[in-house]
Amino acid sequence: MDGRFLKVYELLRRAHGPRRWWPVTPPGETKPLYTGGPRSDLQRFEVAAGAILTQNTAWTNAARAIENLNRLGAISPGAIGRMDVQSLALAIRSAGYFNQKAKRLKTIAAHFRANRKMTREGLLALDGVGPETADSIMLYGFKAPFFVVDAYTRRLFGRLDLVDPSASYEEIRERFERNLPRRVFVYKEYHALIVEHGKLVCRKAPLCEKCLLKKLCLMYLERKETKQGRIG
DNA sequence: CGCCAGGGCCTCA
DNA sequence: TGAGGCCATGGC
Repeated sequence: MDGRFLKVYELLRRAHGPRRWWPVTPPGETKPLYTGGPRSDLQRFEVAAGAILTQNTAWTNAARAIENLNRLGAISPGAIGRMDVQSLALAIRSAGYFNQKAKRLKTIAAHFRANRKMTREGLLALDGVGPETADSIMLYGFKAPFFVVDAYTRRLFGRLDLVDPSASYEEIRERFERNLPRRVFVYKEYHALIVEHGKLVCRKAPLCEKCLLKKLCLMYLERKETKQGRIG
């Protein structure tokens, strides 16, 4: 096991604290909150719907769509099944790609109605559910130990030189899973920490001076040497 | 204004 | 199998 993966986790925890991702709507309310995860079938479905809605989209835009659905009493497999695609698309407009996502919500709602147990394979077979969406649903909705890999993960761990950013999704996921304790809590927090760090620090234009990982970071060390004129 | 956000699918080579 | 186009709103 490569201990650097756990080391980075601990440093990110120190930098950003517990994330408590994924937010879900408490009973009787309309706004998703950081409650530490879903506690009912309805909230598990909400995680799945949110995973679709946030595809390539800022969470605030997806959250607004979820609030709209909540106000319509529509975050359930049955209610989404009964709604026509047009009004569904209208309700989730803020999430972007609303025509695609309305269909995808219909598809996943039907899957929830038809299946008692969720599996990664079953989700991946659905139109509009790729590996990241499937793993997000399995991990955050159903406490299954799949590590979620996204664009932030590739960028950060590519810069750290712990992952080949051009590798396949499955390769990267397995690399994380081989090098971490197989704990749902760790997977959940770690992915959320990577996202937070990607947004605040390891941006496309990175803020290396703020970064607690810089001593471990190939990119930072290379830049430093370049500045000192020892390269090039 | 331009850029980009916690992807996935399709097409074409 | 991989690069590029497409889907779309909202925040900065």
